[in-house]
Amino acid sequence: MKRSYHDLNDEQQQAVIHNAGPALILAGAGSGKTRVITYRILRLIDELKVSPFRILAVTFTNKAAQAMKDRVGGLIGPQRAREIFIGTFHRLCLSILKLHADKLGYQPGFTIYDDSDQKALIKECLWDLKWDEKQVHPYAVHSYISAAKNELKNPKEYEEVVAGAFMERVAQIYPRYQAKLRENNAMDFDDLLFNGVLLLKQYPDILESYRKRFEYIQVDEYQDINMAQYQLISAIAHPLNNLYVVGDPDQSIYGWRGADIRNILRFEQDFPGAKVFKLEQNYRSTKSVIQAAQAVIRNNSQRKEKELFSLREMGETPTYYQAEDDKDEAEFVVKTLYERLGEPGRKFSHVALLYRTNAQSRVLEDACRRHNIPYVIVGGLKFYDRKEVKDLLAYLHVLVNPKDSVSLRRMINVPIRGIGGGTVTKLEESAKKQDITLLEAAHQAAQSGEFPKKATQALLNFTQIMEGLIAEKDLILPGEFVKMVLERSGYLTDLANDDTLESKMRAENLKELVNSVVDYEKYAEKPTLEGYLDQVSLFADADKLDDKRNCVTLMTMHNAKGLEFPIVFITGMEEGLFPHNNSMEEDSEVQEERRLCYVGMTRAMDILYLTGAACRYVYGTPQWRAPSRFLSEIPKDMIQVTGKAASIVATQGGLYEVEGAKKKKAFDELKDPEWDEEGVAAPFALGETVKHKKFGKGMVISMIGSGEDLKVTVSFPNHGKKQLLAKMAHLEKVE
DNA sequence: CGGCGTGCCCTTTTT
DNA sequence: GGGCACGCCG
Repeated sequence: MKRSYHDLNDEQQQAVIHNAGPALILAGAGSGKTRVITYRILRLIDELKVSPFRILAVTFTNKAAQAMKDRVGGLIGPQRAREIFIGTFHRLCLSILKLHADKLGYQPGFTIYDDSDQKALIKECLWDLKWDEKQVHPYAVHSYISAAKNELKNPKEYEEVVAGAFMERVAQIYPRYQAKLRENNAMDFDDLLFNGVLLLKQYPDILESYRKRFEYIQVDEYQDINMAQYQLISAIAHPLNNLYVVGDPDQSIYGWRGADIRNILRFEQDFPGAKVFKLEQNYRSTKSVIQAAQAVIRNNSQRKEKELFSLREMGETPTYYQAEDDKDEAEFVVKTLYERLGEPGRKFSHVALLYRTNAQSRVLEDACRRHNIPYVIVGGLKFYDRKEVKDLLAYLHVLVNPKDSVSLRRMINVPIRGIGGGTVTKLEESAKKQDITLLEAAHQAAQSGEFPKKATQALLNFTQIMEGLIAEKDLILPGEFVKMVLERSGYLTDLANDDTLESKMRAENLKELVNSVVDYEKYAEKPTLEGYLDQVSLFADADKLDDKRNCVTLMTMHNAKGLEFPIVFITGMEEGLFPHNNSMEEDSEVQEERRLCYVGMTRAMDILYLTGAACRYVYGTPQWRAPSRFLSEIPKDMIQVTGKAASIVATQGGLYEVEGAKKKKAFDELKDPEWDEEGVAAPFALGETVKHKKFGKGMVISMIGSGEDLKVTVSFPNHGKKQLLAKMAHLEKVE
């Protein structure tokens, strides 16, 4: 039977009926790209008689993968849908590596190290090298190593591209870090991709088997692909090149993670004969929203020409509100939100509060709590990052992979059982000397009694607990087993003894963790502890989003990609925050920020608010900043401007006034006694002209701090921008 | 060994 | 504002 795809528009149909060979679908925000991929898969199976087993669909998040599974399942039935490999890049690589880990010198039960594990290992390297971690930041080192891996450079190859002092240091750490990962039978996130590609390169027969298996490949969010991911996909796709990629260059926002927008821009060169389809009709948003978003993104030079349009009604013109400070901003958001919820049919779950940095969530969260608004935060401190959860997971990791010394060190004295830092150091030395695992060394020391009596007893106690658990591990279901770990480790008892609200919450979280294991058992084909840990390691916070709960959603704009909400607030529209200070030097970075702004704006279906504060507390000090340049890129008739604060909008060329905004002379009049008891008055207004003895007249651009520490950034016509300590600079006001 | 106070520096975004 | 490393004391 020939299916007619009558619920697709023309351009979507064209894209769906593409048969074989490479295809690039340039899909604008809200143009129905998930739908196109889903129908494409359906068509492959129904009409081209492709076996579901031969289809691969790769996404960036588990959530996107799950959504695709559900939709395909709805069309062809869950049974057949299960045969399709739909998953993230990391999941795909993991499944390859699990089968062939031994070929790269790993054991199948290898642990996947998360951020904090990775940092711990880097610190060990620094310790070995006797380098000060205050001078060589572990975080920075890791991001360099991560970048190297994403470009598929091993330590040797990395040495060849070293440029500068810091990279030289990284080049010394990188091989040590890799050696340690190996000792611990562990891989980090980037290794999953790196080793996946490595394996396929080194073993043509394995590559061949995947080429045979995956005849048709679909890739979602192709604009965010990095070098490793590109190599992986093109290796498997070759030589048939039945590669169907969907993406939007305007939504490429992961450059900092190695994503290379050029991959999508040069797709046609990479895969000659590629068909290109454009989806330009947006179904999601009103005309007003699309217009404003287009007005912003139009300012990017690095684009593939594409003009998004909406056939929906004009709708409400987006609003910009300039608040006095971050608390006022949060109050505005919450009050407005309440007003809008008074409209018929509105629910809390219709609303998203978006921001650039996770730190911004706190003020918004406080405001929600104050006004009894139910909310969920996506990102920030994740469930699996909580101390108690990580502690329990560390037990599980060690039990599955006894070589995992990072986890062992974490849990060996949790709860406190008298195995202190000194003892652990001695154990490490002994383990190193004999080339055995930490756990084995602990066992040995407990038996031999070479340590002080107290320590020996503690070690004996500990190793007995672990042995007992190891004996049970494969005999009972993971859920039962995790409960057993909680009891035998003494973790629950320890929490129960401490009768505080905090420990009660911790106990709750641990119960929740047990629930998640039981949950996993239910749908896993063959539930194992190892399988559970793999799943947790690849879990992203965005995955937990579900719309069943009627809550307002708080998250970063990065996390919001792919989602939609009737009402969207984008907060923190300020120079220095959005675009972020760290991304203002390079034009390409500003362009990525602008794309992020575009992503944020196009999440809105009906109503869009942009808000910013004239004064914001960062690290506990007040900062005065001008409104985001992105606001100034929206033509005046496309945005309604309101606010309490100084009505100044920044442009690349300087500052200009917003029409219609309420003007105020000085910031010290702006204090709202209700919320800003301890608020700090600003001695200058942004845009105000001041005089400096040496530099002459200039305009105030921004201010940081207060009192003695107040620093004022002034733009002087002849001397450029200067940051001056107000105490020293003796700036005079000029009328 | 472990608890607790002090001071520092920081996060921009995440699979 | 807050997490984390370090140092002091019981």
